[in-house]
Amino acid sequence: MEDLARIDSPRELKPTEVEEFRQIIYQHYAEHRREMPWRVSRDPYHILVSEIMLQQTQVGRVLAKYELFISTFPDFDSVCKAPLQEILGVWQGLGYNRRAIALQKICRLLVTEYGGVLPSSAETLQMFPGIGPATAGAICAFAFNQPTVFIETNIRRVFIHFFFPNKKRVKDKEILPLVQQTLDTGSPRRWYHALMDYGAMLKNEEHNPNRRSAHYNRQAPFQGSNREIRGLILKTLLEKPELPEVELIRAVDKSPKRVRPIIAQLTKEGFLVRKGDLIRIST
DNA sequence: CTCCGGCGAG
DNA sequence: CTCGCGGGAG
Repeated sequence: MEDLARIDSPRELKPTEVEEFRQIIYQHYAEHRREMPWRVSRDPYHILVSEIMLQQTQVGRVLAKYELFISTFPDFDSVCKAPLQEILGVWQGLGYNRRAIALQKICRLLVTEYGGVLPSSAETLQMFPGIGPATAGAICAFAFNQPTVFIETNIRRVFIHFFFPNKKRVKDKEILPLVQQTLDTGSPRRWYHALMDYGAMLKNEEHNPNRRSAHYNRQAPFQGSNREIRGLILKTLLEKPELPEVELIRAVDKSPKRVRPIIAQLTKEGFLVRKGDLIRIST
């Protein structure tokens, strides 16, 4: 019993360790902090859009799309009213297109069920589609300056680098208590920005510490994948909004056996609708 | 080839 | 738990 408790007991840092760690992170931040429009804003809508866009997507790529998206859809209400077609149009190039669907669903839920106000509790935020622990925590920290505890890829990299220098298969459950202990509760927003900037810097080092994460997983090649075909289908329909299935398949230029199930899947996910033999993007 | 300020389904 | 999901820069 006592042994079990000891095995699972989280690592405890000394106050001096915490101080030195914060010092390193904040010093790097003072010299190399990254500027981003969504970091300046405190509008919950801006933060929401940026956090959804930043899921598994590099900052540079988001920078290129964020301004266009915000100026095209300036608030929750404009996203609600916009046809999915238009949202996907702006989203083109960001990838993981179902995030665009999730974002619209979130905005519609906010307007219809929450009076158009983004909730400030991480628990509530996680009930929305496309918002998990990382995005909920980030929104709480960045939009509401709350001392929430969360992990994303940059944060994970920093903690593995500093506190698990030789360990492999490091679990997030081991990291979380350290995030908790080192958190600058006085200014969570600034702290997490600093932490993530440090992590982004570490990425450019020789060996990526995240490969020692227990959750690390190599992804399948994109070329020849279903994802590639999904992308082609959407791209085609964004140019020609309504197409018979046969022509859509021809435009994608892959075997019908391959493409048809993907069209069915995209329909199931809410990207596409059928009207007779015509296929188009949902409204 | 690598991975990106993750999430959801099975 | 594992796997699919975009697309492009490095």
